[in-house]
Amino acid sequence: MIDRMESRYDIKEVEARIYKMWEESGLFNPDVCVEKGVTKKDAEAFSVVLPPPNVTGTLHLGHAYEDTFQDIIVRFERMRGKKTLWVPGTDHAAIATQAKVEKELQKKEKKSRFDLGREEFLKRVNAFAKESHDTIVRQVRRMGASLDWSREAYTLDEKRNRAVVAAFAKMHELGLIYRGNRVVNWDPKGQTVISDDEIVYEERKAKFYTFRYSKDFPIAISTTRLETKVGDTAVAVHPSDPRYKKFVGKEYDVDFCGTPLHIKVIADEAVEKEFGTGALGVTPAHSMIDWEMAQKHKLPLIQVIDEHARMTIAGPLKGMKTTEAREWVAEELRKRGLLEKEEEIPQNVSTSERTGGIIEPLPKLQWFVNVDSKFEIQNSKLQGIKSGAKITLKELMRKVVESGQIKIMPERFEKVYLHWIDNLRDWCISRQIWFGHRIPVWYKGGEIHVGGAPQGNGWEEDPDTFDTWFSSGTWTFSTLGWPDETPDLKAFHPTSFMGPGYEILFLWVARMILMSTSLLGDIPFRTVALHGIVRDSKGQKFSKSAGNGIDPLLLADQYGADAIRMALIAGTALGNDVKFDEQKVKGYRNFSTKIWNIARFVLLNRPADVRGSNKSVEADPRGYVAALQELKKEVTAHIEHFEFHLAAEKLYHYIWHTLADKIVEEEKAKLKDGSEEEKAASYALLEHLLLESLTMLHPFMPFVTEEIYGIFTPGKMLMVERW
RNA sequence: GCGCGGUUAGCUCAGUGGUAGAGCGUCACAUUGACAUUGUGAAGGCCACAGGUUCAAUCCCUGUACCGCGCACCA
Repeated sequence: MIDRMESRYDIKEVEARIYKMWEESGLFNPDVCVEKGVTKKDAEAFSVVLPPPNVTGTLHLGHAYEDTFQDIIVRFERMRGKKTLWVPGTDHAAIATQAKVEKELQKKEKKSRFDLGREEFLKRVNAFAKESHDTIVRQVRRMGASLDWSREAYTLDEKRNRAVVAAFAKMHELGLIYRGNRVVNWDPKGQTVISDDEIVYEERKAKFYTFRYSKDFPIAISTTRLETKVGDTAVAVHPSDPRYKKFVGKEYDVDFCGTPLHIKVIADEAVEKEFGTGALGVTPAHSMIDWEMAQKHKLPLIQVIDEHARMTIAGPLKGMKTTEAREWVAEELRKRGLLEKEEEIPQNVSTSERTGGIIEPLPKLQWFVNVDSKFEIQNSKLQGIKSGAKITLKELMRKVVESGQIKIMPERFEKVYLHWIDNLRDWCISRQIWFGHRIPVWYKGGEIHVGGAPQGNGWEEDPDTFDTWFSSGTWTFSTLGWPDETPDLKAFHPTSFMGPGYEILFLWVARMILMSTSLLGDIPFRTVALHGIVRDSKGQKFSKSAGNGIDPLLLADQYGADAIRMALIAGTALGNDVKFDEQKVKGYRNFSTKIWNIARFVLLNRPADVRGSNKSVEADPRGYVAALQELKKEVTAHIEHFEFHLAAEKLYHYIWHTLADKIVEEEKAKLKDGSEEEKAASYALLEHLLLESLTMLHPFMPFVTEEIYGIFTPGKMLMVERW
């Protein structure tokens, strides 16, 4: 029996020791819990897969928040006796990681990845990823996350590669994946294609030119991208526009600044009458919209820009950068008296989320996921969708949310999600970067082999890699053993809960739904609770360039992981951003100290003989025990509804202002001057209230609660005590 | 253009159909043997604005303003 507590709560020492104890106990692993009799064999499963942090080397409070957010529900359910699994892992984050290493390489050695070559470059990236991984995993542990490390996964490891290959092959077989030559988002800086969702729009000022191709061309058009106009094959007008009706269907041969063009005038609903001159020069090879229009009207396509954003058209423009070419064309039009107007307009420029490169739409042969064609769903476990039913991916993704099989919280994000589906185009999944899963396709002459490496000679492997979100889309089931029918997959999929940030609703959450429903015929998770972004005290996003980064590890050493957890959770409603304030962390550090001292006081008054003294608890003359039970009901309900902030605040308030300020103060007199019997009764009551409070607080502040609980009840572990 | 949030004490934010809450900060007093202090108490808000529904609205509905965000457009 421990009968003494240090006067100071040594946060750093305790938190390190406690986490080690938890980990060594093996009880983060549900199988061990069952083995040791902590969890019943037939207990209900509760499973969560950690949104894998990118191995890009940066740690921030966002991770700390996300870890805490999940750990609360995981610890809560574990204490409720469920067979609870939380799977850890990291994300290779293909383009993000590669871009980071390329940047360093350029800065330090003035070399590009092409200077190093594929093999050597990948060595560097993998080394960097390994280092980042180790740092990240250390941080996740430091925050107290009760993850089953024996099941740790990496989106680029052997097992996940099997899943990715199987996923691709299966989707290909189902007709959901095709290879096509389409206009895609080309990032000249990263030298790769990216998907629509990896684009970030930046508002800039741009010159808006109004001009004619030539003197005798009847319609003036407007554009910000003059240089692309050498690739025009049509002019589009609105079908009901009286100004241009008479020209529709006519074709013209013009000399546009030395380039001969054959222009057809077409009518299309997509044209806005009020914008510019109401007529639009159609450049099928270098605009997504124009390309779609060209498909519809069967227009030819002329590529005039290459992968380095340089002009390829014969003549004086050849080899010029697009920006130079724009100037050149403008000057030429001025000379010829064809430039009718120049104005400044605000324009949204598409840039690559990861490299910052300005996107150049280009026609390229790429792999796509078809979201609009019907396919035959297999092994459906989805409500209202039978196996063999014909359905599109869009419909699938929509249905599982609309029917409530997947609950998105807060609810407002359901609308955002559905709106995204409405605007969704086919998903381009091939990338020209080197870091990532290789596309499992081989070519020989006209033959194509999909899946594992083919037999025989002469096959050439596709050089491209996958969009990182294709592999992380399999995360809920690839971490549980898919494509094999493993016991884990059977026991823990669909997962119960997923807790990512709202900023990856489309990029990741939607893709998990897409892949799980189409490949497994099942939902990936029952509830997805989206949390907000952690910002600095001024509301700025944390970023390297802003120099406002805070290292959670340093903060944890100073105030404790418990305090950080509370500071992030308390006062933060689900889905709202957090403004991070160190003062708040300090406040919850004081709360740790307060709890420590309540415990210390109670312990100091422990009678020599504690037997038979809990009559005071049963009698409960002042209703303190009942009131605590009432609080427990409320806290339980709050956690069940993901109102962690309310639960945390109520517990804080109770422990400090009721237990400490009121009840402990009341008992002081009895403990000092009462009879032996009164002293024992008083102690029993306080101990009961304290331990019960610790139990409830444990999911929020696991370290200090575990430490104190262990002092009062040696040999027991609060983490697996019953809620 | 379409859509989604927000607007509550000096600051950061909770919250509810019945005339408002927390933390921090401020002020006063007390306290140095559970407490890196802590305790007791106080000041401080026409809950953005205008209509409506209701016996009753900060909370529901409509509109306005400002702030933030997403999507689309961006020729």
